[in-house]
Amino acid sequence: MNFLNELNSKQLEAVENTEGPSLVIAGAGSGKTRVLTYRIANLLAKGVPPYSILALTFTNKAAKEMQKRISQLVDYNSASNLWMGTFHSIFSRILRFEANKLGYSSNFTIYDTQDSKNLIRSIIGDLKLDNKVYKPNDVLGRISMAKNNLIVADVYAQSSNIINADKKAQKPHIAEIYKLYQQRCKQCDAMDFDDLLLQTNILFRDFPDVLEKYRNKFRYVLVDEYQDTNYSQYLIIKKLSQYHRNICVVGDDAQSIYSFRGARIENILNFNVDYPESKLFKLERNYRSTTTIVDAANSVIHRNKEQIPKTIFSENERGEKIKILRALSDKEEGNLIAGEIFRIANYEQEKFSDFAVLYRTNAQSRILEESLRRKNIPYRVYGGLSFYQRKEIKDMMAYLRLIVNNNDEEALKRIINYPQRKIGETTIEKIRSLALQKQVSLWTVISNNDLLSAIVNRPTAERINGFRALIEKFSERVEIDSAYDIANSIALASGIVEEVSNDATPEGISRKENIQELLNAVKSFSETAYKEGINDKLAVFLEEVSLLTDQDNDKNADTNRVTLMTIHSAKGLEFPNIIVSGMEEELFPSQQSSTRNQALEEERRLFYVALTRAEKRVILSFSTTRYRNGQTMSRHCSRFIGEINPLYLEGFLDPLMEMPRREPEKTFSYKRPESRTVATAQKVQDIPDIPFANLTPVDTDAITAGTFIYHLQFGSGQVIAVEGVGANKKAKVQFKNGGVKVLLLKFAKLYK
DNA sequence: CTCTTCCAGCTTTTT
DNA sequence: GCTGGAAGAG
Repeated sequence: MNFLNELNSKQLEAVENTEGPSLVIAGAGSGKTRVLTYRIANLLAKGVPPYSILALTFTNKAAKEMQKRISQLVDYNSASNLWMGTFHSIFSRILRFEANKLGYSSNFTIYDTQDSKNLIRSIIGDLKLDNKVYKPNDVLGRISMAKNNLIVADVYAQSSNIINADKKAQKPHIAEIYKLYQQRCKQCDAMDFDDLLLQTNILFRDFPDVLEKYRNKFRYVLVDEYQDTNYSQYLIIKKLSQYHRNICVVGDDAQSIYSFRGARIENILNFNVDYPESKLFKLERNYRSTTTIVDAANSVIHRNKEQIPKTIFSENERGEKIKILRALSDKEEGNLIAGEIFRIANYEQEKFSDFAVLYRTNAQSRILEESLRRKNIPYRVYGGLSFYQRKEIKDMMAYLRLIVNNNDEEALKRIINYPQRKIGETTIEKIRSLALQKQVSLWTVISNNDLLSAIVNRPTAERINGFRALIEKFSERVEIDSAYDIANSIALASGIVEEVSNDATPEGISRKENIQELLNAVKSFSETAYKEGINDKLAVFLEEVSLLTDQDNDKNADTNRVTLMTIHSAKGLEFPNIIVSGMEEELFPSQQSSTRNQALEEERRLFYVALTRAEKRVILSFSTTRYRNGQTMSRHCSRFIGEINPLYLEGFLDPLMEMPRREPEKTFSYKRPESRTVATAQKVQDIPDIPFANLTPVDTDAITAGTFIYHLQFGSGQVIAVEGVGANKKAKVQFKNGGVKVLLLKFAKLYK
């Protein structure tokens, strides 16, 4: 295994310990992907068959990258037979295989967020609820949260906590909406993104033999970005590895920035509770950034209380200090940034592609784009409206979806009258209400002439029949013809191509090009599939595309352009020069998070992610005024700038920056965690940090005054008093973060 | 049934 | 400042 030479000792350990549970804490830039790829290559080299290795990532991009790197280390065949992909793609593959057990067909549709919202909107209408009170977005959020925590509709309705919370929010009917939503999804033979994980859990719960099969199949399980897993994902992994216990998770708690999507940082903090025999590997050497950047980032992240103790260090050169740009308006901020990029690019001979401008919200990109354009600096913007979210693409996709799955209600509603067939709102409502009453799908209604003639007049029925016949004709061919044949013919037969061709405006031309591009994508899919001897049918194409995001097929990726993106989407990437714009209070940290400590810590981790994307140079910018939601507002510099040890900032801080006031002990003091002293009494600062790796659940009987404990939410603390007995036993705890809490031991999960 | 205008919303978002 | 749904007019 000569490739093992290319690893440092810590990485090597993590790569070689292939048996049993391993937790790899990989700091920013510490070679996380390297460890994962070499570990897999090592398994393959030891003779583990590729199909028994399951490697889960969060993005297609990460999966592709790993696949590429592994195939450079081992033979192509081994690399391509690995089960490697995103949670969603791997488990939708398994679900398609087992779909009939759960009452779905193997051609089930995957609803995107828009589909889900539309369906929820129509259910809110059916229930005669006010959609100003029940905002589809919020309702979907509640349902999604429930699903990610494996709370199905019935359980939701029975959980008094949840129901009370909904009542308190003046939305007592969410449980009902959830139930109907789930029924309707099933009737449409559709799963939303969260279902892909929830239904996998249900599959494994209700069909032990199926679980057994996959347990035996996947002898080695690897998970990337483990700090971003939600409960649903956590449980799938746990079930799969319960017996062989060859599970390796890799992550960094300091980069957990997706809690708003249900990610649970506890999953990584608790790994050794589920796997007490697990080995811990900490990768603390950063290879990416200068020492200045790493130390500056440390000085920020060490302010967080919730974290696994570690100190990332760099042995690279010291590098430049962090520069701060102060502007008087958002426009000027853009100009200053463009000017800096221009200056550095010329003066230091850097390429434009060596720069990324990051921001907290997508809305900030516009002004930056204008400034870059004015200076003729080429750029590309990540995020925003993706290719597959464009109207014309969604229309075409709706045709393809309906052809594969006639019961797909959202697809049908979208295109039954596009291009116009004189089948309007009223008619669709009639069909919908009959379908609802008969508990069948819309398609069932429109393909039954008796039902149809009862609700609409003769000419309307004719028009609907025309549409039905069109779709049917193609549905009959899905198992025979290739995806491309069908897509190409329906584009013409549906009238979509004609429709967009009639529009000579630039937008119309662009729409036509987009449709052409989609057809090209189908073509290339069909051709590749044909060449590799795998299924080239439309259903497979849809499966692939529904789990794709824009970043996955970025055509400008290797051109010389400045990158503009949110900090969230920058995670996992690196650039020589990073510019973080909009370093202002109420923007970053965002307004909503500035009061809640947990949310603030997440924002701080986000800032940490931003800083650690940089290899050589970091520039932070802010403006004292900003145009926002229609008006110019006065702004303050972000507290995060003040949290960087000024040692690493260029020049002296301008007093005009008006730093927000902070409590004196927090100001600019940065100590490595090891240097914190452990001593005698119950002074807050004397409570030791309990290394998370050694945590074990504490026996409630063993708790007495003076016991040092660890609480997942509040951190380290010391019991100062105990009261009550048995189930009522309570402990008064002084936490290191300064708070005192009385905890009912029956419920509080304490560790020591 | 269709077209236009009006109005509310608005953090991040790997799938 | 932009988008997408709702509502009103023809």
